[in-house]
Amino acid sequence: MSYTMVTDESDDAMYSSIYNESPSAADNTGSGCTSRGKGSVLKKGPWTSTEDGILIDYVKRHGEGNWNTVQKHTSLARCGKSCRLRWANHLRPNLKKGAFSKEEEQLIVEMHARMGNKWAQMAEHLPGRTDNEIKNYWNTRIKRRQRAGLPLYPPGTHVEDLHWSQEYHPSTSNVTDRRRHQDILQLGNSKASVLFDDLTFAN
DNA sequence: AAGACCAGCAACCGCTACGCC
DNA sequence: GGGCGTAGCGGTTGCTGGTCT
Repeated sequence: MSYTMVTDESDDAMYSSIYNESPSAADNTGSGCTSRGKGSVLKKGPWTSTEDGILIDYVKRHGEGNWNTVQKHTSLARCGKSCRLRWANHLRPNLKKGAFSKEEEQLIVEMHARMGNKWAQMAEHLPGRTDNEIKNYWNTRIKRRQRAGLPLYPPGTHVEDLHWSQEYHPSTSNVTDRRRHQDILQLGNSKASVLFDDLTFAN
């Protein structure tokens, strides 16, 4: 199943009415998307092709970054965060679409065994793939393997390399990260006696 | 045929790091 | 050094379409 959450303009009005009335949209404080000054209400929810076009045009003119100025320079009623995410995950050039290849899946498993949930770092090793894609893939994989009663990592994966060396920089991770990753490892190893089958990379 | 359930994905939220003043 | 604004990351939520009953 692959669908793009891009709506046409007829849907636009509908989504605007739905999302703009949400409490968080009205609130817009703290670390969330904020609408400062103009009293404008920022839109949330799926992007339309028109909005995509505006954002692409903006990046062509001004380059990436300065996401909070998008709203000032264009008619886009989107916060900087939303623009950055849309660009990074869907609009930027050289993005790979479609399912992960077997090689990519294997690489993700190996990298996760070494790094834990460092999606952005993993994405650097998978050209054309986004951290969000990898994260979604992994979460789906976890669910699938849990259901099947399979270990998280296939036998032979060097989970024991998880001593936070080389690729994994302790300085950039915190205790919570490590603890969380160890929890996941325990989850995977708890079923280590279960025979590993073709689910590994086929799914 | 229709409703329930599930899988996959896009987008949002909260937090943190970093740079600037 | 502290406050503020911005960018980036990871976790979570919610929507959509497919499958099952």
